[in-house]
Amino acid sequence: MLGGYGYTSEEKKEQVLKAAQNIGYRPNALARSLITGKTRTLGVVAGDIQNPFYASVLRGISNVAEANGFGLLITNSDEAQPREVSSVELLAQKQVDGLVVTPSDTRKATHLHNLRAMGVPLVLIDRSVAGLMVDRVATDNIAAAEQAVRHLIAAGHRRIGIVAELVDDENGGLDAFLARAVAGDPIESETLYPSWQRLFGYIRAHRIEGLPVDPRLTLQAGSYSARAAQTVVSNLMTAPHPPTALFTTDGTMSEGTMRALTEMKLSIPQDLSLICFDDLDWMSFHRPGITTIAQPRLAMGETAARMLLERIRGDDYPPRTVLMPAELIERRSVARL
Amino acid sequence: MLGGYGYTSEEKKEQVLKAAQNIGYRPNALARSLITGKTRTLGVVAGDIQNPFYASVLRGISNVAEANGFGLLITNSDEAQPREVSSVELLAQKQVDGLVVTPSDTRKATHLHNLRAMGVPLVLIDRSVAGLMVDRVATDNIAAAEQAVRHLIAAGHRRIGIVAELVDDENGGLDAFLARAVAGDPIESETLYPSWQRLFGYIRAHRIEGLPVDPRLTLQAGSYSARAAQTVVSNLMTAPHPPTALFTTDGTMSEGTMRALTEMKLSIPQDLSLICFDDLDWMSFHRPGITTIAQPRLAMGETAARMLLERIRGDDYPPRTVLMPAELIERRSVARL
DNA sequence: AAAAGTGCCGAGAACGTTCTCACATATGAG
DNA sequence: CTCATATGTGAGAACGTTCTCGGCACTTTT
Repeated sequence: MLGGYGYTSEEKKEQVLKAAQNIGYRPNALARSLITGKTRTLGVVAGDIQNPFYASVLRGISNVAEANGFGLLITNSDEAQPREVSSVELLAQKQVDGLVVTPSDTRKATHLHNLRAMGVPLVLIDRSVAGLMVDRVATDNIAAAEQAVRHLIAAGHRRIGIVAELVDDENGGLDAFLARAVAGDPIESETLYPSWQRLFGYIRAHRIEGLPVDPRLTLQAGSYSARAAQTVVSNLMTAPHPPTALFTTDGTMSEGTMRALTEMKLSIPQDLSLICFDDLDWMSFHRPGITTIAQPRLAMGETAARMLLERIRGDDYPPRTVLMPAELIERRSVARL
Repeated sequence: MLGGYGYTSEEKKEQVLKAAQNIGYRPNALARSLITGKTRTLGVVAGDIQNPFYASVLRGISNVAEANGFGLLITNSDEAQPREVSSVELLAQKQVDGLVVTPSDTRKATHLHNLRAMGVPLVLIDRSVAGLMVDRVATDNIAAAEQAVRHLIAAGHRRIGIVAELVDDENGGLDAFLARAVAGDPIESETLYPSWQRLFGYIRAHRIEGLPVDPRLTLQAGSYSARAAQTVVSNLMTAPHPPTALFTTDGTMSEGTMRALTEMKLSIPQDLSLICFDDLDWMSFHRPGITTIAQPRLAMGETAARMLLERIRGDDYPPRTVLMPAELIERRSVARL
């Protein structure tokens, strides 16, 4: 009765409700879910809640989840697949109604295929998985990177460094990838990791503008850490023929790059121009302001959650891919040459 | 049988387990929880996941939760009690084994008292609630603020501004609080909001060092937003007799303050010295480095979670308060006068 | 060889809901 | 006043586990 099923007169309803209130009655969502098969809970496996990117995305997801009365079960994968697998398993056992995942491996992901096979709604954020036809939302990384680099080229820069994570090398390694991309060979860009996509955009900008790409300027941090970025940038800037501009491909790389630059006392944009990826709060009040590509992180989370809720509601579109546009925010970190 | 209760020979066990694997069997945690009464899930109501402070705390909680096989149900309150109440209600209905909450009101919190009455383990982070005897972990705000301000005084500063949120005025308003604190009247400092505690530390530093506190230098942002901080700082710095140093009481205030200072093109530490509260990543690579009080955010989350797990396990200590020390990280934002 | 003990298995209750269905009661029409 | 219909009520099954307990087969003891 308390569930609202069955009919009763309004007054009685209120009476009972009040009595329930007084006695401190609280419906047991477990029992309810057990029978209905719905938990009104979304599962999220993020890379690292602490990272501003994920923090914002999560906030976006949380916004629409809470607005719809859904709870949020959150885990971290630290970009490691074993952890991701056990996270997914945990969430699945807890019978979440749907999952949003940032897959740590874009090639093999049997656990995600299994989910699909079991009919668990799933949406991917930031990355995709080859052969996994599910909804996903991501930034249009290639276009965004291309825009950033062309902006630098338009400002007169010819030697532009890129500092990217580029952690896996299923593309046959950086050199092979560069060779193929520069040659204009077709590349399956959809399933590339974001940092590779951004590198691809960098290369495409060069191709379009008729500029050669110097492999010495493509910095592979090799791990997703500010420290790694810091050392590769230091090395590059002390080597002969340093670039006149740098493009960093995500927040962590930007942070490491800034560390290196401050340590070397290089002035922006006098000694070096800079465009970053992802608009972190310090970029606006740093002196000078840092020009950057702003991803709509909150909106990404919100649309992901909305898409997931639609699937849970039972909507049966073919898998959708939402590529969100990123915005170039001009501040004062790029010098005209 | 599959649960491991009942005894069977090892070989049979393996057979069945393998069969279960093949058929894609996944235990239903709901049904299990319904009967055991334990969900192995922790509920967290944070202010805002997107805020670096909460993001780190959450990561800490998540670390120990995951290590113990617990899931994490996370909600945002946006520091508004109505939302906090419904969050707690949601989590309670989902039968979380325990809750960690950053209460948005330090006076009245019947929903939290109710939880206690129902025997739901609870630990408070960052703030306490008057009369609610539960475990809690917080930064030693008063000592930390005192240390920061005395550091400025030791460097020769005499006119030190403080920019704090100070959003509620259950203390009778800022002026009344200042009067009482300056006079050395006893103040129930435990249940003050963090920003009031930090203001209290600021005042205590002045008292100890025999300095008067000028009410014009105690900036009340009045809302928890960078913009509010920015405007009060702008006003202060354009008014006659500006301070020679500023102490900001949290990350958001620091951000707003930095915005104001950059906009006014004030140089740190030449035009103004600065000590912030909470070590945000940009503070280390900003030029010059920003001296700050670093809260052990991750560790706070971890200890909170550990305390909660102990309670869930059934440990029955009297309520504990863990006051974590904050560390003054010296960089280059304070000038010797 | 019978009694006592040990180990294993399966049956069935319980957790707190939702939901169906049969039944009791009230309402209206003929 | 009786019958048909509408309205409300209450019992009981189901969800997928955990856990207890009675019984049965098998081993050990006397």
